[in-house]
Parts: sequence; C-alpha cells; structure tokens
Amino acid sequence: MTVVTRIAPSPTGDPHVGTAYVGLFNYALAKRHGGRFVFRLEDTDRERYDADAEAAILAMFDWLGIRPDEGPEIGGPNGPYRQSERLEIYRTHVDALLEAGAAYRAFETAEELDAMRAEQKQRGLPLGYDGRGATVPREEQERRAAAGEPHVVRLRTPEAGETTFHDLLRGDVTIPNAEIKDPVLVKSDGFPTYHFANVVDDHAMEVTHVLRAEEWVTSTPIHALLYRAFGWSEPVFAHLPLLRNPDANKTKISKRKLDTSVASYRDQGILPEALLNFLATMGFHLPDGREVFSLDDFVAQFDPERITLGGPVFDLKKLRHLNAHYLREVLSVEELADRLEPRFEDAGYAWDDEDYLLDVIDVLRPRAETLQELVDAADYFFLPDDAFAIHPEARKKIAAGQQALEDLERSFSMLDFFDEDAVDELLDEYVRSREIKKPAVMMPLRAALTGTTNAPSVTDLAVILGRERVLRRIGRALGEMTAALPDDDPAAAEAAAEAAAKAAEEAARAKREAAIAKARADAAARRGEAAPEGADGA
RNA sequence: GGCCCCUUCGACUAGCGGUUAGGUCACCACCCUUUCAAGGUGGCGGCACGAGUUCGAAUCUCGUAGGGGUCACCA
Repeated sequence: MTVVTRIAPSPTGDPHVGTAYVGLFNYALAKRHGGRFVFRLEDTDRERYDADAEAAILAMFDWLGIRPDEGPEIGGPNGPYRQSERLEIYRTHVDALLEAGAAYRAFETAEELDAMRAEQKQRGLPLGYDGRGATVPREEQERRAAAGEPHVVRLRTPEAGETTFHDLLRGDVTIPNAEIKDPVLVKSDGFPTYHFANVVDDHAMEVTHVLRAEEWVTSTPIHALLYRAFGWSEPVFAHLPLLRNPDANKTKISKRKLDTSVASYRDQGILPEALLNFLATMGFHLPDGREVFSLDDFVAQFDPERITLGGPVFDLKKLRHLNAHYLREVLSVEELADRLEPRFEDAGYAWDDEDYLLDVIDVLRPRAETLQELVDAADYFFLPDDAFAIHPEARKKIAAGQQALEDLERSFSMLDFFDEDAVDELLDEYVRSREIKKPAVMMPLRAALTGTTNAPSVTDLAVILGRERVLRRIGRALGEMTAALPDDDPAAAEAAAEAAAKAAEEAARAKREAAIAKARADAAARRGEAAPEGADGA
C-alpha cells in the first residue's frame, strides 16, 4: 500500500512555523516509504480567507525544499485540491449521510444557540449543542430546507457509550460520547466544516497517515464516527506534540509570544536547512544521535514511532546556534556567497571581483549567526574608504594611537610585498621595536580600517583590503583627528574634538548614502531592472 | 470546570528493569588570542511526588501534583 500523507493548511495570515513543522513530518513519512505528499488548501472559512496566503504557503514550502506531489498548482489524480472547489463532492456525501439518518438538518438561529449556551452556563450545565434539532422529523427538515430556511447539517452522535480511536503514539484514546455534541458538518453558507471536509477529502485523496498537531486529539472521535458512518476505514492517526512558547508554562506557540512567521526567519537570514534541522529535532532525534543532519538524512531515518510527546519549546537560541553552524561548518564559502550576494546588493554594497567577496565572507562568518548579521557587519568592506561609519569607541582608539598609525602608514607604504606574512612581520616588528603592548597598536589600526572595535584579525583585514585602501583609511582616520590636539583648556579641547568628530561623521554619512544609492542602481541595472522608484532625477 | 493528553538538567533530548543517568544549546571557568567571535578543555545542572510490583526501578502499575490541549456555523 502506498503511503499518502498530507499537509492541509488554512489560507489565513502569514505562513506559520507550525505548518512547516507538521508539513516536514508528513513529507518525511511519505518520502521515507516512497509515497505521496499531498498539499490541500482548507479554505472553507470565508471570514478568515486571505487571498495571498495560498501562494505564500506554497512559497514557504518551496523555500524549505519540501515539494508536494499533489496540490492546487500542480494538480494530481484526486483533485481539486482547494476545498472551496470541492463543494459538490461534500454535497453528495452529506446527502448520503442525511439519507441514512446519520445526519440531520438543524434550524436554530445564532441567537437561539447563544441563548442555549447562556442558559447552560447559568445552570452550570456542560456547554454545547444539546441535540434539540435531532428529533425534528425528516420530512419537516426537508420541507423547511426546500422553503429556503437557513440551516446547518449536524452529525447525529450517540448519547451514551464512548468512542475510541487509535493514535500511533498514544495508543487507544477513548472519549465519552457525552462529550461529543452533534457537530456541524455543513455551515449555513453551504461550506463544510473542517471535521467533515477533512474526512471526506482524506478518504478521497487516499490519505493513509494523518500526522497533525495534538490540538486535534479531542476532535478525532468526531472524525472516527464519520469514517464509520461512511463505512470507510480510518487512516493511521498520529498527533504531533504542540510547539511551545518559551514562557513559564510552555503554552501553545503563538505569534503574540514568539515570532511564528517563517518568512520573518527567512528575512532575518535563517537558512532553510537550519530551520528544517531545528524543527526536525522538535520531538524527534536520529537513531545515531546526530544533531546536525540534512532533510535527506531525516527522510531516510524518519520513523513516526520515535516521536517524543512532551511539548518542545521553540528555542530561538538553539535555532540561531544551528544556523551559525550551517553558516560556518556546513556550507562552503561559495555556497554562502550565492546566498549573500542578493543581500549585499540590497544593502548597496559594491565589489569588483568574486575572490574579494569570498575572502570577506570567510573572515566574517565565524562572527555571524545569520545571513543578515553578516551583511550588517560587512559594511566597511564594501563602502568607500572615506564613507564607512567610524563609531565613537573606534574614534577613541584612533585618537589614542595616532603616533602608531602615522608610523604604520609610513611602514606600510614602504613594504615590498603586502601579503599576510609581510604584514604580520611588520606589525610584530613594530610592537617589538617600540616596546609597547600589542593591543595599543592593533586596536587603533583596526579602528582605522573598520570604524569599529569588533572586527576580524588586523592582518586579515589589511591583506583583504590591500595596501591602497589601508593607506587611505589610515589617512582618513588621522585626518579626522586633527581637531583633537591638546589645548590649554581640556574642556574646550574635548568639545572641539566632539564637534569635529560629528562633522566628520556627517560628511562620511553623506558619502555613504551616495555610494549606497549608486551601488543599488548599478545592481538593479545589472539585473536588468528599471531604476528603483524615486531614484530618477536624484 | 468537564473531557483528553503529557511529565529525565533552564531548553532540546538519550535511556525502553541492573548506567558513576549520556549528548547538544544556554550558562560559568580556563586555554588559545590582536578586539569581537570562532575553536579546544573542564564545570554547573535532571529522573515532579507518593505508594506498589521486583533481588533490583528513570524505566512496569496505581494514585497525587503540575503543565498543556479542547469544549464554535475557526481550522
């Protein structure tokens, strides 16, 4: 028997990490057994329907590398795959249930139901539909329906006894039938409810395994009753643990307490491999205990019976750590560069050759956990020598190391070869000859080259930037310090220095903005795009 | 509240009657070091509780407690 699984998201709002999580596990199960993974759109709620959501969800799975075998876009043998296009199918199935007396038409208005609930509440009764419409004679139901009276269709559920279904992970789960109120199958707008459509579709689409979130456990008996009413065999049910918020009680994951948007993680520079790997460890681990593994590894080793049931907390720290690991240990520099280039272009960075890019990425990647962090930390590698920002701490280091910078400027300009060994030797020699502490030289130089105090090794920086740019940057740094010369009045000197720094930064900022605008325009032109909105005439 | 499910370090988890209860993240310390990272080494830290079964329980049973989910013409 072919294993068929499905992901059945509802097109409401931003694609959710929970959808990715459940999709991943269903995909893995199907692929593990050479089966099919179906994508079905559960768009039966016209109130919450979001026209953009379907494409966004599909885009999310595509980004993750989880590709359905059947779905609304690609079709398949058991379509259509949007529930809103299957209304006729639901109608014939509900007719069968009505005919058999397994379901009935109920005519209570929303007001009536509200009143019923209010009374139940007041009298301390259990809440829920009390089955008052179940006894209306069939002929009357049909007559009123034919007269156009608004109504729903409800499933007739047993009053006594209990209903049991089998959960692959929990064993038999039994719920008293008194807990199951006659649920609505078809809403008054003619659309089916989840309970009904999901059963009809899973059967029609030959779904063999239903892996879904634990929140569905208590309504599964409704589904079991439906399968039995139709005389269909039930799929294997396995309810996945709910992803949890990192709050004290570990409540169900929610966008109020955590970023649940996959697009948001993508934009931040989380890699799809890392997100997938992270989600796979939520309630699951490989038999060999490896914690870093690919989607293919996961598929090859996935066994739903190994799923753990405690609700796993969605831990950003761990996600970021995994992402960082992929950034520096799993991806090659070239692969990383491919993913970074569009971001660099968006940032308005310009570069001449590919090797430069690879060098930059190589020294920066141990220092970043996400793609975007790397981009943000790379500005001084791409902006003109007189345009990158010089932060206040860096300015202080430069001011304190002016003598060293002047000396080094001279030495660098006289160096025969400007490679790693030569630069290293020069710096070591300088430190030795002056009998000063190494940081007293390195920090001012680093500050001058990058405008920041947190950056890669000075030797790496110098070699990557090259002699010309190193000299220009030292020159600029020194130039911006002229106003900081000692004065009779220390307070006045400090104020003057501050004003000068401010002016210098202001000038750099203007140059920076101009450079970024130009680089962006160039990049857009290279991509063959029209100039960005508002860029014309500027 | 009724019903259902769950329970090993702060987090993710290994464990499936006999282990000094293991690994990863986080945290701390040390090493490396030119800042920040990365990397290396080490450390802190856990079987919710109570009975029972057994020669022996993290592992099996029951109870208690705690937590979660669910009780819609939303999915």
